[in-house]
Order: sequence, then structure tokens, then C-alpha cells
Amino acid sequence: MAAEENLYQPADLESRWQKHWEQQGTFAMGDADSRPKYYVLEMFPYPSGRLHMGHVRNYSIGDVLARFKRARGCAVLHPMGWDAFGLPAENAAIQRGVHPAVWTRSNIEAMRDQLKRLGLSYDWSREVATCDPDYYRWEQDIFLDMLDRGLAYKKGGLLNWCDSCQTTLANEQVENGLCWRCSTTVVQREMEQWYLRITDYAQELLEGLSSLPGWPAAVTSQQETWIGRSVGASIQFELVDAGSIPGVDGPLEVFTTRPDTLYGCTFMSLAPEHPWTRKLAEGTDQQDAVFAFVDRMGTTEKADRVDEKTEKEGVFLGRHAVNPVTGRPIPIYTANFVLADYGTGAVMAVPAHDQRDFEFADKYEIDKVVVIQPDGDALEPAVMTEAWTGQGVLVGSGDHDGLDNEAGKQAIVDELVAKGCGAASVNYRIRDWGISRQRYWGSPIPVIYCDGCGMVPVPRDQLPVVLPEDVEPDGEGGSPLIRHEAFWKVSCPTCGGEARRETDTFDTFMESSWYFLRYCSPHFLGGMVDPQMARSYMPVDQYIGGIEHAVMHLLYARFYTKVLRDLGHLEVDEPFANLLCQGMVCHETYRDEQGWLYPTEIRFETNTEVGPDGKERAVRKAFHKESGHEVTIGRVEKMGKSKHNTVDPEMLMQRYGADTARLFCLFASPPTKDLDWSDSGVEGCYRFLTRVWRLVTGRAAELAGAGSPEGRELSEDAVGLRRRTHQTIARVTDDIERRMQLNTAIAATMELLNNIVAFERDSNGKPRPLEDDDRAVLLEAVQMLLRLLSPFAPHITDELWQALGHDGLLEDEAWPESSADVASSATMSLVIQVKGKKRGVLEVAVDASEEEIKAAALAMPNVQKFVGDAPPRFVKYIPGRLVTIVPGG
RNA sequence: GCCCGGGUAGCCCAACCGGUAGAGGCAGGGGACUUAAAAUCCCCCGAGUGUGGGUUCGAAUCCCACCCCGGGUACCA
Repeated sequence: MAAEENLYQPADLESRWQKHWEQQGTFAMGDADSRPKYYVLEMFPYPSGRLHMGHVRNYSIGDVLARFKRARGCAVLHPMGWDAFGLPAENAAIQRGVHPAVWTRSNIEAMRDQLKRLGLSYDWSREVATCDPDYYRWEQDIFLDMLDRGLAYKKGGLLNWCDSCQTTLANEQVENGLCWRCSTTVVQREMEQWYLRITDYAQELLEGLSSLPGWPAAVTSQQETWIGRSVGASIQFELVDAGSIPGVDGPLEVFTTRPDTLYGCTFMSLAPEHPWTRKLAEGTDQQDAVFAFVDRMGTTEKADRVDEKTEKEGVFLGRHAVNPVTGRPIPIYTANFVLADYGTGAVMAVPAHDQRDFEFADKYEIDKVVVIQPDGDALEPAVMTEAWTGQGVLVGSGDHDGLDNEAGKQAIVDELVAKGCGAASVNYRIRDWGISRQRYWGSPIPVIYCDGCGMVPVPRDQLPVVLPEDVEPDGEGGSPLIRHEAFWKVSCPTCGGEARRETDTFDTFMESSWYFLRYCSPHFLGGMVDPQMARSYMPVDQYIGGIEHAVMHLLYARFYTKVLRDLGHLEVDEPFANLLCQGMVCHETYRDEQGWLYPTEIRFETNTEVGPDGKERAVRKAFHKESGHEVTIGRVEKMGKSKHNTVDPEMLMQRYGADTARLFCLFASPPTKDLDWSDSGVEGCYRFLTRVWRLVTGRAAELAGAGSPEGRELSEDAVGLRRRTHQTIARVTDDIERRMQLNTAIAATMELLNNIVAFERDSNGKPRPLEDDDRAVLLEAVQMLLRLLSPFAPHITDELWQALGHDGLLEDEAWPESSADVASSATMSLVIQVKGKKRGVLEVAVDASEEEIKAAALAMPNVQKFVGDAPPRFVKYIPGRLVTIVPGG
């Protein structure tokens, strides 16, 4: 018997269907299509060579949506490509002697193969790889446009430098003072590099966030914080020795959000890096102290400098400025807590009303002047223990005394404007995007430096500037392009003289800032995107990826979109209408004295033990497979190499097949929440598919051609199954379309299977013989089960669909509609509550009137017992749910 | 510190607008099948929702205070 059974063997059938889809072009998308478009996009991967479980989860979510929308009649654009430039390729080259291009391309091959084996419904004809000159040439082209418009510029200054990556980093790419990629402490270096004027778009980037209700608040609020808009005033402070200080011309400018406290400003603080810090001190008797302090700050790590716990310290510069409203001279200091790159790098210090200034003034015995009195309190500088930063009424502020401090802000700004030494002003924390990288494996920056002509853009007809591949990264520091004479030695496009090419390459976030556009017309030769295709497909309707890019990729892509709109390449303001950030994939950790262990090295034992409460409970222990010793089961953490708590998707696919891998990633938790890996949970999903398989293959022959259940006189059980079938259609549809709650959609299909099995079994749990009517109902239920399951587990469902005698693909079947008539039942059960406590259940016809229901509820013996004789205070009917009664008396 | 999430059976999770706390899976127990085991099938057990208050006829859900976990951010003038 067993030998004849048709076993579920995913490996074989999955590759068969994948080939079939590819040959049929099932997921390819033509451009002339009258159906409504739906663009579903998952963040494209860096081609590391192997998928990890986070990828599987990310792409499975997107694939369900793509397949669902296709079934709902949309023209679905669902592309995939490769974020192919970047450091790991160079590191691999240095460590293993493989060229980055070779390494990257073979990784792409391997990962594309893995993606195909997952059965993801991509239109592979749109695949792009960012390291392809046909791709990055358009980035170079747009860069030249930005250069023309002044949106790209080069400047020197202090930059974030990662010594491990041997390159500069943009501000967004420094996380807690560490490199986002390798967690090395970032240091400051004086360098020249290219910038994009993202600050020109700061206000629009901020305002645009409110047009994105489909984005998680966690992301929009992070971007809002990053952009950091502050409203206040810029104020000029004249210097006491104005005009006689070499290198210092004009007043000292500050930005403040508290112009209302200006009368209380008793000193100023400059960042050690402020261009005037040394100049002001030069020649005064403070010179040596100041220079020593600035030097010391220069060698202090930024992370330590900006730690709030670091004591405030500084040095008097030996100079004074004039408070523009009081006319009093105030000392100028340099202070460690003043940031060079925020505002003007100089602050007006109001010790009575700013905690930092308060501490600083305490330490250096600087006057505190109270200019805001809180309601019902009289602040006295001598006895204050901390600054008053709250609201109050202005005092000691000349004509403004008595004003509420909020009104005082405007009043004092008005005074400054009248005096010509200040104005209302808005400041942003975001700074321009530094895009030069001193690395090889990236797109060349298309400019040339000529001694005679200066910086010269590479003429358009010479694009792309192709990254030479006859280069061997050696880890010597600096881009190897510097040592590649054939690359950098060029003649000047303007004068024909000897010139040098730029040898830095673009930040790889440049490529990922517009790849979603290239997918719209991946082979277009006239520009980065065919405007007509951009019009057809943009914006992305649903973008799916990790939240780690909240202020890197997602901000840059929004910026790029606005720039490209202004350059006439597209018409949308925002690239991604809806964003879903999937949760992390987590796994238990295991360790022994030697360190972390991989799950594959562990064997488990479960025993029941009697706990201290006398109850029996299961106790799970972990043992090292090889040595047999017990190992510690640690906490559940994000899967990662460092903790060894990874599960390889490849193993999973080989053992259970792609359908199970997909199903588990979607079933174990809702898409936006973290997913705890569980081997037994995977087994459960496999078991579910096996049950579906056995059910359908066991009944296929007799079900094929069983006909429709419509218009038949059905048994009660059959009506019940039809009802569950149609209820399930409605639930799964709603769970995917409106709620994006894929775990409960799958649970609903599991429930339907349970109902189907209960229907087709006899009292001994064996398949029972079926009448015609039952066969029709069963066929409908089974077909709906397959159709509903197909976005999640596309291979097995196609196979079983065929087994039921269908020639076409399930992918070509429309999504089913739930019939409200069939889904509803004739009666409903209502809970009857008395004073909020459940006292009975009433079975009534669904069309019973409210009066009938209330009367029936009150008539129930158990209800009467609790209601008593007095007329009830009130009786309320919650339709379809319950009747609640409050007794009178 | 501040800003987001999250705390529901032994575990992962449901409960959508305030209306019967349980859909689904795992684990556990029992039974059927088997020489036996695995697989399979059937049945069963199980929490009162982190804590303390409040609103309500009724709270996992709303309000207040607090605890724990995860993420982000942190001298931003």
C-alpha cells in the first residue's frame, strides 16, 4: 500500500513548476496593459552569495502580495535586481584574491538561482545589476545634471572616516559614532569631497512625510528627527575688537531657538572647530590655553565628546562680543559641547535658562541673569540649582518685560530686525549628503581635474565613465584607481591638456536611490527612465524591506525622487506610497565554554519534570551533538553570524521545499513583527502541506468533474462546509488586502482544511464514500483551498490543481469571490449577559427582530433567575453578538 | 532621559469599532492503526490578558500611574 501512495515530494514538483512558469512567461509583464497597475517592490539585496532567512521572509511577503494582486486583475510589476557595488566585494578580493567583478557576478548567479528556487514571481526580464555600466551610466548622467544645477558641489572639511572601510561616510551612515557597515569607531578627517544638496530639499522632505500615511510611524518619525527642523532666530554679535583681529571679519553669528532669553545671554561658546576659534585667541594671553584645548578636542573621539555624561569644559578666548540688546560686553569661550556642524557652530549662552550653559557658567564663574520668571516663583541666580527652561514672563528684558515668553520670542526678533542684527530663522539638523568614497568597487564620478581649466565635467557623449576591471584591490589604502594610470590619466575635455580623472567613486546608496525607476524601463537607452513608463508605474504601491534603512536609503530615495521630478524625469513627489517594514528573524542562541554554537550542532531532549508547584511540565534541554555535553540555551535574538544562531534557507529548502519555507516565514508571525524561528513550527507547516497533498491526491480521481454545488439540495453538513468555504474566502481576502496579516490568512486556510477533512471522514476518521452532492461541495472546498493557498505555496497548489484535471495554471484563475448568501447561516447564537456576566446562549434566526430576541432572552429560565421580578433597567441588543440586561430595582 | 513598538495558555500567536478570551500552529496527555516504532488519524488538557487604579451594563481593547522586553535617538543651542 504505502509503496503505491502518491507521496509529497516537493523537490521534484517545485523545479518542474518553476521551469513551467519560466517557459510560459507567467510573470513577465508587457508594457501595454489596460489593467490597473500595481507595483510591488522588495528592497533589492546586496549579492553576498547566499540568501539569509531575512531575505526569504522579505521576498515571501512581497510575493504573496504580487500573486494576490495579479489574481485580483492587476498588471503587477514585481521586479528584482542587485545592489551590486560595495565593500564586501573588495574585501573578498583582498582576502581571497578574487576580483570584485568576478566575485559579484558569481554571487548574483548563485542568489538568482536561489530566488528562482523559492518560486518568487519576478519578471526576470527587468533584472538590473547596479555594477553594470548600462546601469550606472545614468547615475553619472544625473550627477552631471545636478552639477549643472548646483545640486552637486565639492568642498573640504571635516569628514566621517571609517578606518576599517578606508573611506568616508555620510552623516546618515554613522550610527552612535560607529560605521553602519562594520561598527568601527568613526573618526574625523579633513578631506575634500563631493556633496549633494539634500538640505535644499529639507523642508519638502519633512512636509512630504505627512503625505505618507502608508508608512510606519517609526520610519516617518525617525526621518523627522533626522531632518531636525528648529524654528528660532539667527543673531549677529559684534566683536569688541572688531576690525583689528586678523582673519576675523564681521560679527559672530549664532542660531538660537530661544531668542526670548537674549537679554540673559552672558557669554558665547564656539565649537573648537569653529573657523574663528583659534583666530580670536591668537595674540591674546589665552592663546596657548586655547590652542592646547582645540588640539586636545581634535584628538578626542567624537563619541566621547558628545556623550551627555562628559563634563562640560572650555577655555576663554581672551575676547569679548557685545550682547546686541543689552549692549554689554560678554566673554567668548570655546566649549567641548558645542557642535561645529550644527547651526553656525557658535551659540549664545544663557546660563539661567539653558542647562548646559548653567553647568558651564557654574564651572567658570560666569554671571547668570534671569530673564524669565515662572508663574508664582521668583528665580534667584545665586540659589538656582538648575536652569529654568520652562515657560514664564520676561523680566530684565527692557521694553519686553511682562510679556509671556512665547510672545517675547517674536518681540525680541522684531527688535533685532529693527537694529539690523538678527532675523527669524529656521535651522535644520540634516546636512548635505557626502557621496565620495575612497574605494574601488563603485561607480566612477564623471569629472576631470585640469590644472588650467579646473574641474571639468566629463562630456555626456563620453559617458559612461567605465570602472576599469584590470585592477587588483590590494588593501593598501586609498582607491586602487589612484594607482591605475590608464584610468586617471586623461586629456582635458576643454583644453586638451594633461588632466586627472576623479578617482573617488560614488557612495553605493546612490545606486539604490533610483533602482525602482530603472525597473519601469530597464532597457531604455534614452535616459535613466522612459518618462512614459515612469508615468505608468510610479509610484511603487507597496515597498517592503527592513527598517534599518529608515534614514539612509529611504531618505536618499525620497530626495532623488524630488530631484528627478525637478529635472523632468518623473512626475511623482514620493517614490513609495506604502511601506512595510518586516520584523527581524530571530532564533534561540546556544553556547558552551567555547562560545556560540550553530543550531545544526545541537540536539534536543524534552523530558517531563515535576516542578516546585507539583505540576508536570516539559523541560527542554540542549546538547552538543558531537561531544554530548549539555549546552546553555540563551535568549532569542536576531539571527546573525556573530551569535551563530542562523538557519540556512538552503538547508530548509532542500529538506522541506520552497513552499514550506515560504509558508513558515509567513505563518509564524505577522509581517511587521519579529519572527521567532522554530524547527517544530517548520515541521508543522510541512505537515499541513502534506495533509493537503494527501487529501487532494486521495480524492482527485473522484472529484475531477464533480460539478458545481450551486442549486442542489444539500445536507446540513454540506451546507456547513460550503459556508466555511465562503467564509474562508472572505477572511483570506481581507487578511491579505486590507490587513496585511498573512499569518491569520494562512491560519484560515488551515482551519478550512480541518473542516474539509472532518467533512470527508467517517466516524472512524476514515475517508467516507461520497454522494454526488457531497462530491460537488467537496470539490468546491478543495479548489478554493488551493486557490487561497496558492500565493503562499504556489508549487504544491499548481500541482494539485492539475491533479484535479485542470489544464491551465492556478495563476491564471481569478481570485474567488465569497458569496454572502452561502457564507451566512440561518441561525446565530447570541450570548445573554446579566450585569455583564454570561448567563446563557440563545440560538435565534438571523432575521429575528430585536424585540423577538430581547423577549426570548428575558424568557430564559437562567436569565429570569438573575433578573428577578422587577422590570429590567435596560436591555440592549448588540447585533449578531449578545443581549445584555441590567436588572431593575 | 526622550520617541516608537510589544507584554494574552508551557511556546509562537488570534481575538478587526469596547461585546462569549481561542482561530491556527508547536509542545504535552490519551486513544486508533502497527509484532513494534515512525508516520498518519481521532480525542483531550491548558491562561483570565505585565502590575495597580479608573471609566462602563460590559475592558486584552479606552484613560491614569508604574514595571519588564525590543528598537530608535540623545549636549541639536
